[in-house]
Amino acid sequence: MIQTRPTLSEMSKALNLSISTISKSLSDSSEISSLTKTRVQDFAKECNYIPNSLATSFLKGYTNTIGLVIPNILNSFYANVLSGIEKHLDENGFKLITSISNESIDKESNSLKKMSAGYIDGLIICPSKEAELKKDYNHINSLVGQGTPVVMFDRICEGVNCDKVIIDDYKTSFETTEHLIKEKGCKSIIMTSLIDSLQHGKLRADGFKEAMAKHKLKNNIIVADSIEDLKKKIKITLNNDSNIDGVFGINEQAVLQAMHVVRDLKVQNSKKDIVMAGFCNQSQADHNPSLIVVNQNAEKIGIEAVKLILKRIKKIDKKTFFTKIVAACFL
Amino acid sequence: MIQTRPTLSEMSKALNLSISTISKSLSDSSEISSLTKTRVQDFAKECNYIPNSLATSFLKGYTNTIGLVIPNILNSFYANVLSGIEKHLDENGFKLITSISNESIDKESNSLKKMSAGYIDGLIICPSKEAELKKDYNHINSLVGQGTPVVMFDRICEGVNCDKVIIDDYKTSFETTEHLIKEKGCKSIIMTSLIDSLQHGKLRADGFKEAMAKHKLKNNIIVADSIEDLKKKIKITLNNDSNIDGVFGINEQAVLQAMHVVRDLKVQNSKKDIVMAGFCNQSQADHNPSLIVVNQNAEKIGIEAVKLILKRIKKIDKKTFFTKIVAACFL
DNA sequence: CTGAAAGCGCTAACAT
DNA sequence: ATGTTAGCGCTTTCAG
Repeated sequence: MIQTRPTLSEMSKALNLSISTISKSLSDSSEISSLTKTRVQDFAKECNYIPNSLATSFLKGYTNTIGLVIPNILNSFYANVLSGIEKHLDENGFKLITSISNESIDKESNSLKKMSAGYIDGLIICPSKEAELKKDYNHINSLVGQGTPVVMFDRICEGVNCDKVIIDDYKTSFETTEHLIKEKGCKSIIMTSLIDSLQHGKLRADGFKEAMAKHKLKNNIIVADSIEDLKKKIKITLNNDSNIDGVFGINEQAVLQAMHVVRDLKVQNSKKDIVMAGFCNQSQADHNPSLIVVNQNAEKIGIEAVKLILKRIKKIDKKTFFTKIVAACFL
Repeated sequence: MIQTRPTLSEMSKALNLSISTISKSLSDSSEISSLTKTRVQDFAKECNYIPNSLATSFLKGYTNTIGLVIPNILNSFYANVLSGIEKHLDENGFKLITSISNESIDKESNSLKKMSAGYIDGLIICPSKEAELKKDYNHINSLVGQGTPVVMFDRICEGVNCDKVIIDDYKTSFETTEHLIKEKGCKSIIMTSLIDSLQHGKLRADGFKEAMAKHKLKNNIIVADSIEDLKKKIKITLNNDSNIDGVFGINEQAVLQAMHVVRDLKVQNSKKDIVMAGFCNQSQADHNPSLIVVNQNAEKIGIEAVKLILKRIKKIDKKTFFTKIVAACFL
């Protein structure tokens, strides 16, 4: 009887067979007689043999593991992306190593270092704000340079040669704004944003501006760096201008804060309805059924990222990179 | 010049030194002359040498990786736990492999299989509902049997020999109920629950009942299996009994649904205020500032789980297991 | 101070 | 049908 985790070598001694016979038997090779095979398989089961996958990975040079780096898991968008990624990876027999950068380039960079060097077959990453602002992608490029397949999503950038998955921020924002104007009859819409410094924040703002311009409406954009500041600004704006009939928040907190302000106003002086729309998670709509949710298809983004990386892992040769644009939709 | 990822062997040839000299130089061994060391280190940097950590892990028998299995990442409680775990693991140089069971015992069991067998040094798990209901913990016990350190949190069970982290459900529930009675002056409180079949659901209900009994108040408990069903029941109860002055939800959705019903009532017939309290995430309070949030200290739970598992990894010898009880608090 | 060699557990090409 | 052997990249005795 064998203690702890048995190895092929131990079992070979116990059964008086060579290691390779054991190995082949366990993989059900046709080279081995069925008599021996069952003998070995039974014995392996008996002593709870579990192959050391680390040894196999080392030998074969891949781990069936994908690394994921996201800025924040408490944001439901990233939680949904993670959920999609995990599920799709699992279905393909892959494991997932996760790191949360908390928007710090140092944490991000360290994670990449720990993950690379053999542990992961590929990386899916949404770069931290800090990296995006400083346009510092050396840590990512270093992985790319080593030949590790990389897929970037959500916040993407030029200057990294890899596959990418994004939503069409400009178009989605444009269409949502038009929806407010044409379907909901809004004439005076304010847009709120906490992400004006980020690339996709700019695209969403552009979409809003263009839609307003197309319909000859004056746009009114409220941006801020902190939640409190934004809330204060929204309050002032709404109090000063009673014509406002629509609010379009282009990130989750910008939607939520606007919603709170509007609700407070409504309670205080039973103001007429203001139409609300914004980029946020479906679950937020539970709190305010009239909210028009711009669904970013987070899970789909995750799944597309997995598809791209698995394709890339299978054939590393291709040297042209692909950007998948996932359509957003409002519900 | 060396292509792709250089190995010790390749560098040894290039520098005309033995592999072991290279290895020792890179680990700054005192056996090697400082001249040789700098020569080797410089060359390694030049050709972007990155040690193959898979090889080291294989050799040493550990990976500095912890596995995490949670039922759902879209629930903010688990997202917070994950956040705490990831952060604390990272600070200790560990990586994190994450799997989402989606409450399925099969998914959970498969994940454990993939993770074990060398890839992880330890496992942190919150078992799926299915496992808890069927009291089927064979898959977890099989890991324990292999000698892998395991820490269970939130939903725990007898019958698995491992360290555990829980919050004191009974006490927290009791104290919150007393708070509603003594501080908020509630006399007729309803408790709402979607987790009546789970162990911690029962404990929370018990705490509620006991507190009500202690103050000679009649308890009124609403349980359901689906969100819709629960909402319907709450609505009926509140409509039929205008004396109700408090609601205590013992899980996140039970709090939220009650909140929606109460809000709707308030809008319709400006009913007097009902005090709301419940187990849910702080962020929910943003939607209703008067909500008394029972904070489960999710991040703390994660950190404690990491502390326990790291301790266990360092000395596997101890055979007595520890249950850490994290105090919850209401804000 | 430097080098040779064994070995972690496994697979696969190559004997027998 | 079974066995022998080399080797994945690295660390670590043990010898020189």
